[in-house]
Amino acid sequence: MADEPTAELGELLLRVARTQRRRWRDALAPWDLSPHQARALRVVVERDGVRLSDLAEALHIAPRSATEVADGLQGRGLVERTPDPGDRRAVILRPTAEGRRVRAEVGLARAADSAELFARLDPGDRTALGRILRTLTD
Amino acid sequence: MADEPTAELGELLLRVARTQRRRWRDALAPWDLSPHQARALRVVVERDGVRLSDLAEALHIAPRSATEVADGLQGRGLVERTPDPGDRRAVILRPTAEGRRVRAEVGLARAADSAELFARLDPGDRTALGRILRTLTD
DNA sequence: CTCCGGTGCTGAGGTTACCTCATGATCCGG
DNA sequence: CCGGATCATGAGGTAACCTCAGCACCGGAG
Repeated sequence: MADEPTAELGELLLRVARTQRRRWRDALAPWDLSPHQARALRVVVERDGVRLSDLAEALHIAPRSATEVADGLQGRGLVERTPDPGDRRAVILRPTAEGRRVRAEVGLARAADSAELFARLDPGDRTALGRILRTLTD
Repeated sequence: MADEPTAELGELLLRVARTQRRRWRDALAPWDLSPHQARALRVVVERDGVRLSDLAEALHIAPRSATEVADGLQGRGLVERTPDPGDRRAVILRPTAEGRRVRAEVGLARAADSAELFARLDPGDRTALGRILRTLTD
């Protein structure tokens, strides 16, 4: 077998990821959420309340931009701003009941979409892919 | 080993791709090119002249936006606008000598970066990864 | 040839998602 | 209790997209 050219590997990887991201964006359409907002909602729900500055760090954006993401989610009634009892400067973002519900639905949709994408791989390949990708992340 | 959960596979894939994109963006810094501009330059050089509308299609952006990308590259002296001899409405984007040179350098840098990223895989895994990713793109 | 519905590029102007910098409130170590 | 850090946010900027309208031009029908 010829040596796999790494440049092409990189290209393939980006291409598959691109497809996946596009699929995800489309899957998110019913809730009118951007991928970024969905990601933020996920963080808020999973940690069950986050400081704005921590959310910024989790999303790798500037603190000021986290304010805007929070505005968007709050405008949709998915999160609410509450004061931090231990620090009156801080704002804690908490999921609303609706926020939790949407997050759960989105999670299911995402899982279904992922399953569909990887269905064309046989179990062995899925295992191998997982192992290889894990090797590439550390 | 337990069945590889597809949701996690999807996450891993996006994560590796994210790392790769970040690396690529950093590798591009010396030329002060955005990933998008580099991609456009590559198309122009490889086809040795492209209509703006064809460039738009290749980059999956609106025709109007291709004009802007072209402006950026032209401003850096990497491409030039020439009339299409067969259709006076059209503009053909051609690489300049500098454009070809930069494209070649960027290509080398990209290849080197890719090689570095995938160096931690043994040849067998690289082959497997290529095969699996190809399965996922069609 | 003349007309006329498409095509190709771009000016004008809008949106989105980021950013930096400045400000006021608050926190906390000394 | 004071001065430097930290927190969220207002103000304002930028990059990369978009749509819409307009003008030049194309190519086939009559």
